Amino acid sequence: MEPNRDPKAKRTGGTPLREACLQKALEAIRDKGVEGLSLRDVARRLNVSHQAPYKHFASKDHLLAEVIRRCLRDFATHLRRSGDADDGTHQPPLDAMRALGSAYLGYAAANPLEYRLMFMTTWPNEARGFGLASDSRAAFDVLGERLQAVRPYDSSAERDRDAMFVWSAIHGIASVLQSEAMHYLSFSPSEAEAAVAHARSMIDRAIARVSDRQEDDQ
Amino acid sequence: MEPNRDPKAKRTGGTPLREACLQKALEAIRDKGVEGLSLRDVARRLNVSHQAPYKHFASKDHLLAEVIRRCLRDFATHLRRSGDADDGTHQPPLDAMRALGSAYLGYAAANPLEYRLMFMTTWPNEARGFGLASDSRAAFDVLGERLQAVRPYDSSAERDRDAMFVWSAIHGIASVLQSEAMHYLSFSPSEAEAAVAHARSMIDRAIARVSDRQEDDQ
DNA sequence: ATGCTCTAGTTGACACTGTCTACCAGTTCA
DNA sequence: TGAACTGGTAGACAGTGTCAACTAGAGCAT
Repeated sequence: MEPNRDPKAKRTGGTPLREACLQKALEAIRDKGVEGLSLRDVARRLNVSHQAPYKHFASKDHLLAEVIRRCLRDFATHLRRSGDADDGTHQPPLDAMRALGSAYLGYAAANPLEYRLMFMTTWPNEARGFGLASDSRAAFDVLGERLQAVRPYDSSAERDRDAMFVWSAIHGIASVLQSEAMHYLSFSPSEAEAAVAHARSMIDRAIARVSDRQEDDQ
Repeated sequence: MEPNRDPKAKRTGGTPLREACLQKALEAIRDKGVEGLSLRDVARRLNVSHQAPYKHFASKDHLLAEVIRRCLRDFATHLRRSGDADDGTHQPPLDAMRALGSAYLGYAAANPLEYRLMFMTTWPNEARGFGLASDSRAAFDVLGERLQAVRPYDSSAERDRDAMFVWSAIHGIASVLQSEAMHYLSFSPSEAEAAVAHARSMIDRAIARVSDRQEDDQ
């Protein structure tokens, strides 16, 4: 039972068609939006019968959940990479913290589609208990590590509280930018840029206060 | 052309069936989610032919846009009401500001469905140029007024910058709560509550700094 | 070799969707 | 009276997710 899969396929991370489905699904979403995603369309793009994808995904939502998972992992490694300078050395903690914020907003700006999928889409029910939670946790943990470097926390709960504030504040900015709210609220591009810079400086000051707290402790 | 509509219907805000559609649509979304919304289902709930709603909405997306607009208006008045104390008198500016934050989070907590519709759903294309922008602006303006009371700004641009920070920070919190991220990140309920309180106190301090800035100026 | 079983495809059907067209009963009004 | 418009109906069409049945081929035990 369960004969060995093609090892060549395994090296690239899965069955060829399965991978192709995930890729074309992302393309399809890019073209017609999440709600416009259709399994049959994906199949059509691959010149394959409308039922072929079902051999690799139990349902449309399972496919979507997998797409989101990939995004989360990509996002997490993107965040983690931001800590290192180009030459591979590490930056001072506060700089690394700022870099993380930039990486977050930069990813959201460069990959709006993926960002929306991860954080502004109601995850399909299949996401629950399907491992998506741990993948999003991985991204959050990067933030926790950086904060820990800024100021060694006594308890992880205390650190997570700070992390959650930074996370939600940055997410708020990214989310407002994503939603075109700036446009709806008739901010000009330069005003929008100024508003983002302003908000970031507010967060920076909050983090600086956290860092000061550490020095006070010592 | 355009004969007078039934004045009785006008008093209640529109054609009966039109209003009923909007109400049942919200129910349907509550039952099966936004993506599960179906015009035919709405019609079925009203014991009416599957084409009847088309006499009042050009398309499913037009209906959805109208539902969202109602939510935005309801939300804006909810925010605005939060300024007044029970006896109708006005609170001091900083208290009114805090009350606004509570009202925002309170609405999101009490009406998660509506909140998601307004701020975590990709608005249908019909929303553009359909007036939705001005409705969301109305909600944002409440925040601007409160800030103005805390500290008279020289320029509206400067005030809007502060407003955008508070807005995005509060939205970040609400949005994180909505997305069940707390659960995914395995925060216990009490930890989550503490995290929210922590984040709000960070915002409060930022606003207090704004208020101090005013006193420095004088 | 001969089957057996499992995999990854196929085609066909079903119920359901949004939306187009055509039809019809009233009401308003010239 | 009759034309125009309003708010409703029924039917058809293409497109969807998904179930069921089928098939070509690979791997393996006998």
